[in-house]
Amino acid sequence: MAPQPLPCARPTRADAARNYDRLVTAARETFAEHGTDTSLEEIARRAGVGIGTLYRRFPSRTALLEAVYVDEIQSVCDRAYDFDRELEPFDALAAWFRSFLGYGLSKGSLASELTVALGKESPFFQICKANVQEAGHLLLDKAKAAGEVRPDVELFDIMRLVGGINMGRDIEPEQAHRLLDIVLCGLRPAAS
Amino acid sequence: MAPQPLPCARPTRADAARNYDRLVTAARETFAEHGTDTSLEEIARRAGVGIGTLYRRFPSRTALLEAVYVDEIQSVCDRAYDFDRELEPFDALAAWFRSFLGYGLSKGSLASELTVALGKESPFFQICKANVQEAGHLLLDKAKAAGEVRPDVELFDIMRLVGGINMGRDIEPEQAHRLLDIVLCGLRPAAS
DNA sequence: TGCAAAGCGGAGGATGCCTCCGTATCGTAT
DNA sequence: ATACGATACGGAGGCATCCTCCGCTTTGCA
Repeated sequence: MAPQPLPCARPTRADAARNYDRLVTAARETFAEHGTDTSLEEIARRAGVGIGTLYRRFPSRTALLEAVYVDEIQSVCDRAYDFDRELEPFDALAAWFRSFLGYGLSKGSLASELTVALGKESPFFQICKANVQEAGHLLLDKAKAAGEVRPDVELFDIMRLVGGINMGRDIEPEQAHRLLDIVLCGLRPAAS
Repeated sequence: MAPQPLPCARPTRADAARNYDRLVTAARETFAEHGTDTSLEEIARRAGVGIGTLYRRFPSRTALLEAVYVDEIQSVCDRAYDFDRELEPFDALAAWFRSFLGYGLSKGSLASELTVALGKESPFFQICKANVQEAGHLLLDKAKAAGEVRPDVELFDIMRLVGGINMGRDIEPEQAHRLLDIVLCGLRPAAS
């Protein structure tokens, strides 16, 4: 089942489109290097456009984050379908969350911001949420059906826990994986 | 074993002490109402002192947070000893984390900031960390000794997970407790 | 080629961070 | 009670960032 395409406000006029791309690229690089609280003026400077251009295209910092996230989110979703094909139910679920966590570890605070954003109201994030939800549910439901996950666990419960793992910045990857392990163990049905 | 007293820079001169108290009170209220990223000028205004006074006493936002946290942290630690007396090992541990979580839910983002701060280097937070660690280890070690918690789990693993639960702001208490449940289940030894 | 629509970019107002220093207050020694 | 040194007060102002607004430029269609 193909997820909906994410909406993308990329403008049609040549100069506008060029600047849009430059801004998104600059933002992606700058966010990765210096965290998501970098000055927007810095990003505009790096993209070689005026601050006005940035603000016209992206009315808020969040709007810019959205544009940066879109590819990443898609690739996270795609991996879910790969894992579903290649692994047993619980392992597929575990692998997906591991990759989600790994993505977060390598991208600084992007993933945790994403997790926060998944709770937001914006139309963009509604669609993201739907896509992630669809991919995640595929794995989670199979794992539940196989009796390997407690039936009362919600997908976004797990997403939130995993997102919270590297929320506080600069966690050791080793500790992060130990934390994920705890969460994964917590998903299993009561042993009794 | 009594934890170390937390250092407190409350000044001795009458006017200074009065302003110190006003500032801490105003900061506690404002942080609880509007989150910890409130303008410091707003806090000074609310306390009825000049911005200069605030900065002389608290050279950084963190220093102000420290002063606000000190009581809260102490009371979190104290509760651990109560639970230890009154409950069975695992229940005591669970109750402590539940109260920690509840404290976070009622205090907005204070608790999650605290969790982040526990990783910080400042002398203040080193002592906080030591106190929390002492209280937490008491409960965790007993639970491990009773065979009710996996031996490879670290205290700060759990602290971080619990802290991460309401990191993203505005979580429903019901969901928060479901998440804590998952974490608690994850602590139990493998069923095999 | 001409022209309207769309886009550009930076000046500038608003707000927040933090420093500095002239003035006011406190506590003590006489 | 008084006087004086130490301490504290508080806001003006320098700097950075956010975001808006509007006169000028570019684009793409007819």
